[in-house]
Order: sequence, then structure tokens, then C-alpha cells
Amino acid sequence: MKNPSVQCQTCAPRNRGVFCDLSAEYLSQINASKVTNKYSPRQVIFYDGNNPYGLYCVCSGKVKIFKMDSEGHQQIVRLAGPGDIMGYRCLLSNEPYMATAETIEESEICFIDKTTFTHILETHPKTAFHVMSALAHDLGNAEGQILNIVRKNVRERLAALLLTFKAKYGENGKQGVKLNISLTREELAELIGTSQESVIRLISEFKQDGIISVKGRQITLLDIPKLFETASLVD
DNA sequence: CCATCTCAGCTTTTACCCAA
DNA sequence: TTGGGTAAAAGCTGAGATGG
Repeated sequence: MKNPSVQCQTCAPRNRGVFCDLSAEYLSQINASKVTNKYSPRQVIFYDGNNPYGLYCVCSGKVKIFKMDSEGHQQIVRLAGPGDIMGYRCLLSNEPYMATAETIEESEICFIDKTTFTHILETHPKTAFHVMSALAHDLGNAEGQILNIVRKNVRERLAALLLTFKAKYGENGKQGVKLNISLTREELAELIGTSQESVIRLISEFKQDGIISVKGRQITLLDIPKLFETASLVD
């Protein structure tokens, strides 16, 4: 469904995104050519193997980007939230999408066609630089994810994941840091390359150890230092 | 031997439909 | 609209297998 209410000039995550340096006039030009869609949870935005025709920009909500293996197991490559762009790497390298993107909650996502995006990069070096930064950031995260899987055990990986969630989705409350993200145990498992059973067991253990409290999918971090210790990281 | 995975079976929660 | 019934999904646990 088309949602004309979202305007690039006034988009809430604008200052966090790669288009933060564009002038209001130029943004209104993009605004005129972009398409905004509202997605329900679990709706696919693009599929692995499809050709990219433009860039997706998350306005609100959350999206998981994952690869599926031959046995149907998913591995989540990254999560995208407000201000994040998706599908830009394949657009730049002229390759089909390497992963599938699916919403994990209700989301508003803008689509900017390839021509417009290319024109922005050619005429706005600062924006091109922000895109490069995003690319470098994603690459760094991917390297970190590989290292985590190779070097850490499952317990450490889950603790490290909760700490990255703290930085990204943490909300300080009375009893601890509430994580403002709702993932199934299976999705948590897909993020750290393990089975959902292992995640369930570890969550129960963390709960028993007083590190976290859990209410359904809602996780609250109670003991951050202990979580750092469990993740084998130094605060 | 230990950490982890896989499988099976169970309980709980959620979603959906339908009648009142 | 709400309450009950039902099915599906999610969550949990134990046992055994596997691989380093």
C-alpha cells in the first residue's frame, strides 16, 4: 500500500541516515520520485537472487536480512532499523541480491530507484561518503560476526548479541535495560548460528543467573557487568 | 569428556473462526 | 464484542548422537 504521509524532508530517522547532508530542496526531489510502502510483520521486501532496481530505506520498523541454506536453515546476516538502507551493496556492485529481506515488525520502507540513487551519488560527494561509511560499517560487522562464530562458544555469542542489542535497542528502565526488539528464540539462534533449543536453554540459564529477566519475547538486561563477563568482553 | 546439535514429545501461547 | 473451541506456532525439556 502506498503511504503518502512519509516525507523525506521530515522523516524521523533522517539525521541518522545516509541522506542527512542533502538539502531540503534536493530531498523534496527525491521525495517526489520515491515510493513508500507499509509492510506487515513477516512480509518479504526482496528475495535472494532477484535483481535490484533501487535502494530501500527503512523509515520505521525492523527488518531482518538473511540467507537460506539448502536445508531451509536461515542465517540472519544483519538487522536493519530506522535510517538504515538496504540493498545498496548489490546495487553498487551490479549483482543480484545475496540475501532475502523480511520485516520482523510493522514497517514503513521507502524505495528509491537506481537512477535517482546513482544521480545522488554522482552529484553529492558527502552522501557518497556516507554510503561508503555504511558499507565499511556493515563490512566491519560482518567480520565481527565471523570472528564471533569462529572464536566464541554459543553462550558467549548469545551474551555478545544481547550486548549489541543493548547498544541498538536498549531502553533504560527501573529494573534494567529493556531491549526494544521482539525476536523469536529461533531468530535469536539464526543471528548467532546455533539451534533454537540451545538459545532456549541459555536464556533459562541467564535468567537463573540473574543476568536477564524474560517475559515472552521481551528481554530485560539486569546485570550488565556479568553479561560482559559472560560474553568474554571487557566493559 | 565437554559443548553442542538433533530429535521427539510435551506444554503454553497465540491466532483465528464462529456462534451467541 | 466477547467468549469458547480449535489449530498452529512458539517455547521448553530430556535423551541420545556427534565431533573436537
